[in-house]
Amino acid sequence: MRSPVWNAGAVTTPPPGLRERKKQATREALREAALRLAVQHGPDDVRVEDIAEAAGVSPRTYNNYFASREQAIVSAVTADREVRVAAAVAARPAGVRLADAVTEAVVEQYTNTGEREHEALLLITARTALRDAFLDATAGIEPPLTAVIAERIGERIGDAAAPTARVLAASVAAAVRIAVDGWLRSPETAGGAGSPGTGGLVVPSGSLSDRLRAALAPLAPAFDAAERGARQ
Amino acid sequence: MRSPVWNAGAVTTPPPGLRERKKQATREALREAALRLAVQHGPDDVRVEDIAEAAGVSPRTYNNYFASREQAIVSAVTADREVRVAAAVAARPAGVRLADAVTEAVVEQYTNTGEREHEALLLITARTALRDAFLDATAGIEPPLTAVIAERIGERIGDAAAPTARVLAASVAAAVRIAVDGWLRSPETAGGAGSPGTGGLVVPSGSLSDRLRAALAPLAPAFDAAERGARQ
DNA sequence: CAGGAAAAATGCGCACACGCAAGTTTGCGT
DNA sequence: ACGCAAACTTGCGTGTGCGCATTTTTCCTG
Repeated sequence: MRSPVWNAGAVTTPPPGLRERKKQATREALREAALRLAVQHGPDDVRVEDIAEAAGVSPRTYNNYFASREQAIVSAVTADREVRVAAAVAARPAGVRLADAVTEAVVEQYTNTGEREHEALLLITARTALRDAFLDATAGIEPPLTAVIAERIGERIGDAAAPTARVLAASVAAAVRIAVDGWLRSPETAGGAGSPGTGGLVVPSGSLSDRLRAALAPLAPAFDAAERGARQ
Repeated sequence: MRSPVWNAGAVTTPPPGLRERKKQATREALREAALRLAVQHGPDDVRVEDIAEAAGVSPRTYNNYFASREQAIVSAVTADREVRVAAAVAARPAGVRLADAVTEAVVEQYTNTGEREHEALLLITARTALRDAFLDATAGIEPPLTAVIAERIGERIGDAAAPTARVLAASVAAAVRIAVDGWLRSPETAGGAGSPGTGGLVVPSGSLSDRLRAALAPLAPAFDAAERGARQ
């Protein structure tokens, strides 16, 4: 029912397909239900049975979409951040440094968070299991990033003998993970006040961009070299 | 209150305390039991109850050491590969390029495998769950690698504002993961013969070093820059 | 439009991971 | 040597992840 943004950067989907649409609707219903119930009753007081019931599917079907309960909750926040980062990189003009394009795209996508994200992040920070799942989700940006980087440096993606794009993408994912990890552990992020309705910006996101830039900076020379090698 | 720092990068425990020794013995007993039973009866036909019984502990205690069944089996192979890589890096003379030191250390530790490792790898390649657990285990080299890299480039490890060492270590781990992943998927590695007792060298390890070097090569410029920055 | 193949949803069952609250062992201080 | 405190082990109970077989839904083709 919403925007077809899940198409960005890929070569798939000539027709949308009715079946896939319903599948995606179910997935989003599970996502939203998981997050809503987690915020409402607390992360530990929500069972998969509740989430499945709220989404109108059987508990068994729920596990066909998400491998863990934490994954579903976190998925509501990370959602299509993965493809957005890759799309943001592809949107940059071809003239700029690849390292800069990637850095700016990552910072842009990780700092432009909606109001609902902050509420969810407050929840995620509390429980360790959710925090780990959230950090693991950063690895999801690797495949689309690999594709866009490979195109930039002129590398065939399937070639196992030329893993430069994959390595760079994985390194970016690792750097982002480190930055976010440090940010979540920082004292500024440790806020109490779980009461909903207060609104307001509880989580300061100011230092996140700094952490992201600091974590991505060491990789810049590797990007420069890869880009230089592509030009030759 | 004893020494909080767990001998990062140094050798192992001359007088470590009697308790820790027993703990490590239990861990190794679980490791060996898990691997032995997995090879003997097949990976799917071994329950945690069997492993715990073979190691002489309760099933609940088993879960105090390993979070999953696959982790225990894989742990028998990965064991202390983590500290060995870091130690191998530290063993290189200070004159050589850091990138070369890391690359050679990784290749050295991942290709020098005993006879028992091959038998285990044959088992791991078969089942997807074990393969994933094995790949996830490569992330374990990150902490010790971070320590040794931080020392080389003169960075304080706890400083969140200077995450260069952590990022580089994580990138190396990611590169290794990619290399091993590609190696395990390669047709040479895909050996049939599920029947135990046949033995013999089915898995050729020749191309693994090539894959490792190819995956680590793109990161070399990042290491050079970090090392150059440390000199100034 | 009918029929069949492919894919997804569902029900069932089993083993597993882990929190909790005991009981047991180890180490340390006086 | 004695006893206390911390660390480790263990039993129990619950929710969960997932393989397998069956039923229902979607899609394609003659």
